Amino acid sequence: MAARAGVSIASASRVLNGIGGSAETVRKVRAAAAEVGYVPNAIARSLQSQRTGLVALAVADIGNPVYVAMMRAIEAVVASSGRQLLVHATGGEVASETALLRRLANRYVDGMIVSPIRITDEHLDAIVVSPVPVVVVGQLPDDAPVDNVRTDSRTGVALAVDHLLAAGRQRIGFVNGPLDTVPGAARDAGFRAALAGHGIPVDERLIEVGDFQYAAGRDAATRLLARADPDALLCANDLIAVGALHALLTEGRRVPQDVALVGMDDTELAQMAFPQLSSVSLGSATRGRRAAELLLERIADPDLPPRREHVAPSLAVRASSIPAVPASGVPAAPASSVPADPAPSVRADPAPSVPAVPAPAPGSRAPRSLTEGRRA
Amino acid sequence: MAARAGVSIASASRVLNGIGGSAETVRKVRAAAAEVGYVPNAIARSLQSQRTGLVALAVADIGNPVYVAMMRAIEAVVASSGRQLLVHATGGEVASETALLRRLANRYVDGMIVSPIRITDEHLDAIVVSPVPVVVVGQLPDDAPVDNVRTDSRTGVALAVDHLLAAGRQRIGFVNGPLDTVPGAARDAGFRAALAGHGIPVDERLIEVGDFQYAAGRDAATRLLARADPDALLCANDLIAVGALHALLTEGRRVPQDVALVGMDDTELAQMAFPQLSSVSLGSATRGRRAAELLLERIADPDLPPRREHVAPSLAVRASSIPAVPASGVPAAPASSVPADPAPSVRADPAPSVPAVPAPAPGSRAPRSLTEGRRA
DNA sequence: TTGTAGGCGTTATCAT
DNA sequence: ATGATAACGCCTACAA
Repeated sequence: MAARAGVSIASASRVLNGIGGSAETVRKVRAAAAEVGYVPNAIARSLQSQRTGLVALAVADIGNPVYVAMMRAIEAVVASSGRQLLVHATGGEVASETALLRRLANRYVDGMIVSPIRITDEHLDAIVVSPVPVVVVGQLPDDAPVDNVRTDSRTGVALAVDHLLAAGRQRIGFVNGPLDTVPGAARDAGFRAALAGHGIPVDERLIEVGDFQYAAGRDAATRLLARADPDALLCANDLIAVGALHALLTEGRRVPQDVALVGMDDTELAQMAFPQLSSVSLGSATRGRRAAELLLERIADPDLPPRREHVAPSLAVRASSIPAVPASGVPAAPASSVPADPAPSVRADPAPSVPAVPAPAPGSRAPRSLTEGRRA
Repeated sequence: MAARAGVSIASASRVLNGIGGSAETVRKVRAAAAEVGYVPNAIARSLQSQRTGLVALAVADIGNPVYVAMMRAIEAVVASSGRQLLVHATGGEVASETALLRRLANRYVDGMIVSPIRITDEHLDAIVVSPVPVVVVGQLPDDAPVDNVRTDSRTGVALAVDHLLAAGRQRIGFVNGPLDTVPGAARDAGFRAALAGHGIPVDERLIEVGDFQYAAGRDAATRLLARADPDALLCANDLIAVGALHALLTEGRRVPQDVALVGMDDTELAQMAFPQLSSVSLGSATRGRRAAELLLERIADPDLPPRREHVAPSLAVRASSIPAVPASGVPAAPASSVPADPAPSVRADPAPSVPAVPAPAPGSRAPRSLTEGRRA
């Protein structure tokens, strides 16, 4: 196509990249390009520039709305830098995650954000060794020299426990995820610590463990209800909470009158449920956004020192844990109508400002992905 | 590193790809590779092979569980061929989608699956012109020479209407998505046709339109309830249906006793709701799987004629539309306990068999993404 | 301003 | 079986 324009290949390249060129050359190149339908080859460009314009995200379960929220936030940042997001779901398996991390050496992406629910030395080794930047969302050993955005789910659990106790609940059940996961362990510790802080002994019959899925939550809650008699249920995430809600309603318990219910992650699911679920926000969108920003900064400058950021949890109180009005009639209406969403957790994420990809693709505006204009 | 091994660069390449080589050479190369920590560069390989090993998927809303299901199915197939999936969310915007399709000329992926809710001539032009294979999930003009997997949501709507009428419902409300979308238009037409088929006149007050989201469904249902008096509600997807459920319960209507509820897409959400929602399965997982298979076949052989596949809808009947037992007491228990999930829509998707990527990456097993071992 | 030439890291072809 | 060499498509000194 350079030939077609009657100019050198170099001139053509320059024109296409908007670098110099006489008016005449520019015209000829443009014409020839249009004529031939020339489009630059992304691969060749990557080989030359040593960048792919891709950023990867590895999460355990793409169906969990908490990761959807995180993904959206990440994608917004990534897209605003002219890059694209590649999503992996690992099923929470260590082998799958470490394989992914090692594959980074192939340089098929410019960076990776990973949110493991189990963290092993293999993870850390792979990350430290990796030639491409990695940011971890989640708890990490204190001395790990790795960019990291975390929250404190122990405190989050405490918020929920305090709230339930303040509302007069006495027997708080706890439906957790696997204890051999980082969040599972943290939430277990948080739950016990929170009770201890109020001088309340832990009743093991009020604690149940499954995985972080809906079905497990439903089943675990069913077991718990069968053997204990909680007046509140705290669940380690919203999927579990929705499962627990199903179990409660199936058993004929009223929520929140008989049993108050609180989830964690404060996802869309919490607001979709009926009654709407109180939920501990762990700032997943914020963590995602910050992680993406950290990653882009590191891509721009690999020599930055390792950074560690914290996002504070907060509690969104909704109908599922608000004491019912003592209305005696009308047994049909399941829940008191409270002004939903007191919104301690509603934040407007400001438009992020991050280092853009050095050579933004010329020509038409890059299509966003994952989030842009989400509402049809 | 070839130098380090004391062999030519070509020999090294051969050994690394497992092609021939004397025992001695192999040993030397392996040793040197380990020593230097050599990892093949994915970009350079792509430049040479003219393949990236990436397949893209473009959907409107990554938070809609129907796309999550589709994505999982696609990802399983894609991963089994040694490729990776790149997910884009377009927000259902035509501009965003066509931009994506045009970008295919950059060859940053080996193929794309797109599931547009609005299809324009621009889409078709871009697809036909595209140098990389594209498969469309969704309705398409009959003469479009494009690989295509579709379902018949008109028939799907009819299944639901027949079911509700058979259950003795008289006034079926319909909460639809935008009429200027392909699925919105099809479902509207299907609803009217189904009623007509039973000789029932259409009452426009029983039809409400929003978008395909939860909030819109809730609001639209609220409006509909305020002005009409349905004994059943059919919703254009499960997100809308869950929104409608929220509206119904908020208004104090019992489901299904006062109002039966049926969604569409038969997503996880339908089973998470309480009561569980009947839902029209449009075979999203199957469509996804077939689309991925078609795409891989076409990547393997670009000269295939355009293919068109159909996936039949079916109805999953659950508690939300099953006539309540005439129990007169106990007004608290919201729903009859029916053996949930008669599962006309439960299918075991057999492990797909598809053309694998010609040169599978040597070395460690490729990590799957998006779906593998989803349950932690 | 323009053209020539080298290289990004691989694989493939062709002699040897 | 091995080694030199030419692509793959692009960018970028460097020279003209």
